[in-house]
Amino acid sequence: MSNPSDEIPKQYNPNTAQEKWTAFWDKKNLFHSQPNPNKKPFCVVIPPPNVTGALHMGHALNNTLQDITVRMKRMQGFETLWIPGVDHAGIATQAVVERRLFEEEKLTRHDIGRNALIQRIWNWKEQYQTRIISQLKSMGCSCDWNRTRFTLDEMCAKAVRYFFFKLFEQKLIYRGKRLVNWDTLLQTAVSDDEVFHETVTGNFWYIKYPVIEPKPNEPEYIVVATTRPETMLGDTAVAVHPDPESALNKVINDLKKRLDTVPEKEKNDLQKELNETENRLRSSGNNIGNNNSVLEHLKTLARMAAEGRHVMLPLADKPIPLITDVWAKPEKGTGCVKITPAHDPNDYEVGKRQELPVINILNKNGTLNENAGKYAGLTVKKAREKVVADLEERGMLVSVEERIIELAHSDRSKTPIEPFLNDQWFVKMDELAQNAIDTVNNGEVKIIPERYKKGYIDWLSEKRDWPIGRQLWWGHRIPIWYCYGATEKEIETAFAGRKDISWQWDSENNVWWICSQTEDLAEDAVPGYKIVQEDDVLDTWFSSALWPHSTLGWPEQTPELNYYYPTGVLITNRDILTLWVARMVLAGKFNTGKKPFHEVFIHPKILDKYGEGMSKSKGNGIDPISVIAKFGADALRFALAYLATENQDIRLTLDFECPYCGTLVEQTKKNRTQPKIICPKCGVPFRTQWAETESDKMLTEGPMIGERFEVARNFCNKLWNAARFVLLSLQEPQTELSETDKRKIHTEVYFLEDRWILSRLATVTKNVTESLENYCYADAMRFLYDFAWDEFCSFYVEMVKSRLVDETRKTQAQTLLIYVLNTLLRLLHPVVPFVTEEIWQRLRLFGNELADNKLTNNKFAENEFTESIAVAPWPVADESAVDTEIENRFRIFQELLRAVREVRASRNVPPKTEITFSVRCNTSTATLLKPMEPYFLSMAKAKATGWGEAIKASELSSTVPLAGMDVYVDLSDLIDVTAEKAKLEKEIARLDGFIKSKESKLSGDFVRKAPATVVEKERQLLTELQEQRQSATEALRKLKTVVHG
RNA sequence: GGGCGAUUAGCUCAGUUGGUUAGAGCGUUUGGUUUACACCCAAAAGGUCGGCGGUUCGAGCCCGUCAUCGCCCACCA
Repeated sequence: MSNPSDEIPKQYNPNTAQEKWTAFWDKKNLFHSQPNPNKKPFCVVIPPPNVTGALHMGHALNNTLQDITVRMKRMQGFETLWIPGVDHAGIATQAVVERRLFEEEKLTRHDIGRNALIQRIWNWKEQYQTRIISQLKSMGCSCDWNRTRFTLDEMCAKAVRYFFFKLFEQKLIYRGKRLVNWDTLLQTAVSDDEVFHETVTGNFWYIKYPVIEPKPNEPEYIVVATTRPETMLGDTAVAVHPDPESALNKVINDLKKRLDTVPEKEKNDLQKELNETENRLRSSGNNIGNNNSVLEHLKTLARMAAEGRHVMLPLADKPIPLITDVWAKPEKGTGCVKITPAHDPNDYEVGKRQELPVINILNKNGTLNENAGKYAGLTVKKAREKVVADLEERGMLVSVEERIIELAHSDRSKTPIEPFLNDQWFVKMDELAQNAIDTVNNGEVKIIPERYKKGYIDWLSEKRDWPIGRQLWWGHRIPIWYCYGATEKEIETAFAGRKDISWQWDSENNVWWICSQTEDLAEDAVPGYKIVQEDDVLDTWFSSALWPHSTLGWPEQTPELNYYYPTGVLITNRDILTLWVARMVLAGKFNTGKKPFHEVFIHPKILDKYGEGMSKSKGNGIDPISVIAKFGADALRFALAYLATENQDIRLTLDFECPYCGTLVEQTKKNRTQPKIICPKCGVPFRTQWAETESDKMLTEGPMIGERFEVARNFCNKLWNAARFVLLSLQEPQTELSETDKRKIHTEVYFLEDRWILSRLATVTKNVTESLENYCYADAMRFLYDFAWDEFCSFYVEMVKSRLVDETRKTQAQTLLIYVLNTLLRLLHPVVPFVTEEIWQRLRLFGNELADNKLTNNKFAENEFTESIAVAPWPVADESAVDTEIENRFRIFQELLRAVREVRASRNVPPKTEITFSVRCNTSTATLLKPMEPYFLSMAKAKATGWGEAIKASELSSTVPLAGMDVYVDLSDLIDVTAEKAKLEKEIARLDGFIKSKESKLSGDFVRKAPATVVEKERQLLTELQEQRQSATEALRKLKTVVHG
């Protein structure tokens, strides 16, 4: 056998391990799964990342957690399938590609046309899908890569068509004119969920609308206020509340009521609001144009409206009706409101109620159209300026106020949203939503943590119809064909016997909608008519809603669908709980009749050092690859899992490291998007993940460094070295044991440390399994970290060292080392797959040999070393090994060891100097500790000279009083009496405080009311404390004798 | 306006059903190349658990309230 000590480097090298084992797993096809009737299925579908760009740390967390669960389930014997894939992310991807097209070539999509643009998006998609998949592989994700899906591929497209067709047939799809959020840059509607609000400073313009032919005592004009004056060109009415008096009184009463219950600090504002509202009953207002009270004024207007009077719309110079509608709030603004049905959602509702004309003044590109008269062709911004100027010139502008407004922006293009009237396809949500609500309410789908349930239910409860059309080119085209002019008979004849064709009459537009389930219809599909397909594509979520079943082959009843569906758990982050998760539940139920998954686990969000979420647009998203490059994939995974606690978002501080001189370059808001950074110390530029140009790409990349990853990297290295130790110790020439010895080992009472480590291992196995099964990843990591480092390495391995040089005790030590390490590796494998595989493969050789040759009867020698740790059985806790008594005893040993070490450290005893100590304790403790003497020698270079009740301190010793025992460390000439005294006095003071609090506790109601066991525990503690105090006092007295005697 | 979460050591965070005078890592200080590991070992210092009040024999934990921060949803002529 070769000597492998040279072959095992002192530092774990993640790069070679990653490369080697990724290829190995791939070659062995370990992550490929297919239905297996002999095993239980466990399936996870990846939340498909958008192909808009590369993955960042948020994805790294998401996929790490998935992989941990998936790998554990696989080891637990489930037939485990993790389906990877990416999302076409319609609007987002098209936006990115269009933006780039414009930036680089100054071209718009209309310049290059539909086909060319789509071709470019496909190229983009190919590039990023490749990048994303390679990122996932680098992270060690154990997906079944043969089953990689794309939301726009044939399999998904088929599912989309079937879903749409099914909805259409059941009359759950309709088309109607709706006010949509219009993105003027991308020229598409976006859903409410794709809109964010940003605070901007705007203005509030007060505008006069002259009353036509005012009668005596009637105002000559009405003042309305608006933040968007240009929309007045589309005004079709001015509204006032039908009964301003009672409306106003109601508001006042409500305010008064609230004033009584509201917290003190809010009272001021509320009182102010109340005063202002009450003023409307009395004094004359500022902007209403006469001296009546606001209320009188509004009452007059309401009466005028009832008479059917009109006002003149300035600039457009046309009369519009004065109407009454409850939407006009008498307590707000001037009490009158202009109605622009085509450009304001509320006004649109008013318009429908009052049957007002709807005048659209906008073009799709955000300029004004011919309805805006002379303002046609101007952008909204320009038009606004001109409208205001013209109003002022004509004396129609009363006043302007500055005002902070929350302006809606498109999440995709970051430009302001214009409410825009457009034809739109919708899905009726009523029943679908209710079904999805019930599924969660009745516990069929469990949301973890539970607090997220509320958001899910609330959102669905609104049952707002789902606008599914997008005026884009990238996506699933809506499978509807329009047919004008044909009779139903003609259509029926054209599609006779076709179950995959369905049609409906659109009475609003006098057109037939023909929906086709599978094939695209030809222009002449209805003889004598030319049919045209709808241009719009479907909302991205329409296809991702099907993800769990479409990826398994639905609508076909594939073996996969029957076997793996419903999937096990969906692991995702909270922002898409409604957009995606809710829709998956409703679509899954609708299509398959079954829920898509049993559980949903929502994990925390990754924030940057400023506490901001990572996003592509902010540029603070960090590529996990740049962390892997520096610390390795295992470190990345371990760190992320360690931070994945239940309710705290994860703040990650990451900085650049100069690849040349190692200088830390702090990441700032400024430099975080730069393609290259010049090292402030050595002056050499290095590239970042944002490098685009060829020259930047030529530079060496500066890795991202962060404390959490360093800790995790160190942990991996610690594990590596523990394994290195075990491997090297297995190299020691081994003596054949006699049959007697083998039997002896088998039946021998294990050493205390053996029984201790086995007890701890059993507990840790149980804890880790439970934690992971409940998605408490951080807990599991803590259990593993603490056990591996503090218990296995710092104690067990250290203690075993002295046994390894003793032929008669060696084999058992080796056996247990390999057993514990084997188990630990398997527990760690889901989170750090590479380093555990690397060790596993090295250990395998010896493990099997040890089992074969030495200890075939010993259960701890029965380590199974499968061909890969990825398919090794998940450890099962040996409950019989849990021994609290042993653990308590071991704790005494640890305490004692620490006491001796502390004395050494505080007295600056040179490391090579051997010291002696003795311990006063009862007989059973003495019996327990006596065999541990070698460990004190090896671990604290301290020789025990005596144990038992009769032990007394020597004059020149340092006394450490512990619970139930006193440690006397002999110091002779090293003793510093003054320091020793000070130490004891401090200890006595501490004990005094402690004792005092216990005494007062035990003299109060505590004894009477607290449970007996708790009281007993406190009593015992008090006794111990008093004993310790006694010992300390005694030691102090003795010291004084030394000095004075 | 509605909802959710957070506030614990210099920093980043744990802390189970309420039960010893609250833990870890990093950083700091001291001492160390003890044949796995300096990405290491041994040890130390460091906290009135955001403030106030309450419930309780007992509160970091439960209740109320105030303060600060973050996130989500909704709305504002």
